[in-house]
Amino acid sequence: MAPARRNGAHDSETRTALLDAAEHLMLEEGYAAVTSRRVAAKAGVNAALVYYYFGTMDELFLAVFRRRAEWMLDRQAEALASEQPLWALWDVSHDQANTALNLEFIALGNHRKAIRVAAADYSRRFRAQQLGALSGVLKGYGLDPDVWPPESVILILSSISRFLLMEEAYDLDMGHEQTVAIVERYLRSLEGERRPRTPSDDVP
Amino acid sequence: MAPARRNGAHDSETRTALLDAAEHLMLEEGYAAVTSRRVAAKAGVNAALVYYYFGTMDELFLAVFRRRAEWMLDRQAEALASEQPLWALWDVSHDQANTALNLEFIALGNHRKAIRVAAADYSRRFRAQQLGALSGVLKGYGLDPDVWPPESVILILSSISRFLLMEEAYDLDMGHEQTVAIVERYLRSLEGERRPRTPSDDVP
DNA sequence: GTCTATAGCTGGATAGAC
DNA sequence: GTCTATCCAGCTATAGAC
Repeated sequence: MAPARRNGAHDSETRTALLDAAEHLMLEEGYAAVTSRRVAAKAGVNAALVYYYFGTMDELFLAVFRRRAEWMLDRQAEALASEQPLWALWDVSHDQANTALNLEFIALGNHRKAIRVAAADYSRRFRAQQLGALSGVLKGYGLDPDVWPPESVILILSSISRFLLMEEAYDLDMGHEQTVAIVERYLRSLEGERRPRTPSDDVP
Repeated sequence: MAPARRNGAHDSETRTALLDAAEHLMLEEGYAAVTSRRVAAKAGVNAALVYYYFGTMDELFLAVFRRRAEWMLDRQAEALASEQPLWALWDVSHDQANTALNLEFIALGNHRKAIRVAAADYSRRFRAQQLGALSGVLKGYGLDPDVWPPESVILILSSISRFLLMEEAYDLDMGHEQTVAIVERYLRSLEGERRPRTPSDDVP
């Protein structure tokens, strides 16, 4: 009996190899380089297997996105549960690969509706998780929510972090050192000196 | 005598129509939709003309980028020369179309070296222009450069602005209102109440 | 599950008529 | 300058052998 499309055990080795290959290609050469042939070649298998496992290229992109998104949510949850959640959030959001992939997906979402919907949904969950963990904490630090709403503190931290990373990808660093110093001075004023934390594993 | 490639008067109507078509396509459907055939169809001319005017698709992308970049530099220079340069910078950087195009070019630059180089170069000029116009102004406002270096003020304003716009494209607005309020409170504290300014024209 | 083969399409780029 | 015609490469997706 022929297996329905989009089958092949969710944890098959080949399936994982295809996802890894697609993610690497996307990061190194942009989403336009992610074709069934190139993904398959990089994974060391036949191109027809892409369609056996994912049905369409759209579904492949979605699977790559979801896997990475779930991993980032887990990693962020772990960070937010630490003793210094603000420092941990700042550290975890300062990840070049994730930021670059995120940009690719945003650009990809510009003309693939399924991706755009998934990215919007995930951004909401991501932000909600931060807010849920931090709004109490920030109040505990003595921040007046009418002057510094937790939503804004989180948003400003995130935007600075992402902007710095985007510029670094272009070897642009004007004002970076000083800005990092300002952010970290602020974090110290709320959460004290940064203490070492066990970094979580990277994706294989 | 056959004209050398990459010719055709720099201000030819057809050339401009091709640039406009390419820019619109890029904005509406992403860079992958920018093919010689589709650009030409949108401009109402034959696809071979793309190669007559630009030689390669790479050169077309570069021409679109440069035209938009020069326009943005001019527009920013005008804003920075106003009586309230910080307010003007904040307003001018809050332009959805430019931000979306910028993201497309960043993603495109991920796998087209010529674009990456041009984008990096342009970012530097853009930032240098801001810094040149504002470092004196900020000192005049009484900001201590050791606590708030102009580079950082500019960088933080820019990153917040861009992040908000990226999220708005996804109908995400958690904390936006509050963050805009914080920024504008800050701008008011330095530059007083925002006064109306003549907005510059949009590109045709 | 994995492969070969192939249909059907779209793309970049060029030659050459007008 | 603008067009038609064309080459060739690479793409998605499917059928069917093993």
